[in-house]
Order: sequence, then C-alpha cells, then structure tokens
Amino acid sequence: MALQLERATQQRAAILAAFREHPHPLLPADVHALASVHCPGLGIATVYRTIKVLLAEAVLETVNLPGESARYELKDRPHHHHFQCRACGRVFDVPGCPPSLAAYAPPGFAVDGHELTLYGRCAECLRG
Amino acid sequence: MALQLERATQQRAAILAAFREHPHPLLPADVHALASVHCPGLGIATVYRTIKVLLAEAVLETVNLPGESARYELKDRPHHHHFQCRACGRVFDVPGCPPSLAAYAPPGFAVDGHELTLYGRCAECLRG
DNA sequence: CTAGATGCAAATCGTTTGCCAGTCG
DNA sequence: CGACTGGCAAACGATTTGCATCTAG
Repeated sequence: MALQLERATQQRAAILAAFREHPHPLLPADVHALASVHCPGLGIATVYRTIKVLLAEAVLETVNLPGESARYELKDRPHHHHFQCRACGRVFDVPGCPPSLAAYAPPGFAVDGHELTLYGRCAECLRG
Repeated sequence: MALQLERATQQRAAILAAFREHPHPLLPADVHALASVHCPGLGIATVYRTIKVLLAEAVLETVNLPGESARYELKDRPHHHHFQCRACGRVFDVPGCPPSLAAYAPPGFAVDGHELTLYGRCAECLRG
C-alpha cells in the first residue's frame, strides 16, 4: 500500500530540505511554498502525501496548536514545547519542560505524554 | 458588531440548555442535534454563530484536542486542563496547573496564557 | 416598526482521493 | 519494463457568509 517512501525523488528531497532549513513548525502551505523553490511545479497534494509518509516513518512530528491547522517539524530535536505570538501568529520552539506534569493527572491514570503551548507576545512584536 | 446577545431567542435558549444538560465538551454537531430537540428546524449556521457569540461573552470556552475539531463547554468551572486517554479517546478534566509556566518562554517574550493536554491511559482502560 | 437574528444555500478553507501520466530502479 | 510517484482537479468535511425573511422588544 505504498506507505513507505521507497524511492528517492526530487520532491521528497525538496520537502525534507524545507524542514531542515526552517527549524520551526511549518504548515503544509509553508512547506509547499518553500519546497517549490527547489522543485518548481510541486503539487500541494504531494506535500500532504509526503508529510503523511514522513510521519509514519517518525521523521516528522505533528505540532497541534489549539484552533489552528496542524504544523509539522523534524523529529530530531530534543523535547520542547511551543510559544505562539498572538500578534504575528508565528510559532517558536521553547526548550525545557515543567517538571512532574504527570502528577497532575487524576489518581490511577497513567501519563505517557503531553502537549504544552504558551501564548503571548514575541520579543519582536513587543518592540514594534 | 452584534458581539452581544441582545435578544433572548428560542434557539439561543435551546443551545444554552444543551450545554447545561450536557456537562461534556460538545462538538457543534452535538449541540445542533441536542438543541434541535427543543427547537426543531434549528440551523447549523445558527449554532456556529451562537457559539461564537457565547465565546466572546466568555460564557463558553473552547476545548481543543489535537487532530480533532473544536469542542465547547460552559466556562463555569475553575481553571483546568485536559487528559485524553489514548485507548478510549475520552477526555477528562485535570484540576490544577503547573506553576510558573511563563518562565519557560524565551527571554524577552511575554506570556499571557497557556494550554496543557496530558495523554496516557485512564484508570478504566488500565484495568480492562 | 426596526435592528438584530435565523435559515437556507452557496462559498471558503484545509485536506484527501481518483485517475492517468511520468519516473526510478 | 512495471510498480511506485507526482500533478491536477474533483471530492470532502467542517465552518463561514450572503441574502431575503422573520421576530423580539
């Protein structure tokens, strides 16, 4: 069922390059725009199909921001969270992680993961 | 404008009743189905429009689950977060909140809010 | 009466899929 | 050569909006 990329194609290389060159979560539309530079004529459907394959291969991971469509980034970075600027909408990586989040779960529940998103104003928007 | 409920209509009463009678986060489609019982012919567009107004009035709040469409619940509860069971998919409220989350933002950034979701197995699924 | 609210349908938006042509190995 | 891939456009599901009608105050 072709759920693996068995061939090394131009478009896959261009899509991976977009993620490597931009170390923050990207929307499919961003990936399409960035990868199109290296691979003119690239179709948006190919971006979606490739992202899905890369997720299955654990090369990418999904970054879900409440109320927004999913973004994706390379999974080769240490554990971190995200900050979204309410002014410009951009998303930044936030290193580190609050300790013992699992302690907040109800008794008897097993926690194996979490997502944390901070909101506010980025340094740039605060200056402007 | 019209970001306030200036008129008490049947359909708005029916929509609020659906939330009061159902202490879970509801999808717009759920609200439509539930409120239609008390208000036949209710349009889905009205549900969306009313939810938006109630959010602006801080009567409702959004519950975002990664990869799923937004749900809504009455905002009459204290600050809390959510736990989603990876086995049964249900969402539970988690009281409390890790302290000083703002400290994790990059220097120069201003934090004014956050969302936290824990994942794992609920007590029931762990037993089963 | 009159501004605001509703219903319906059409319009968007983001994402997925069908189909046929192109390409890698 | 032959299956895996990619592009295009139609299909899709969720949400929003235009517009004529209706209703609360």
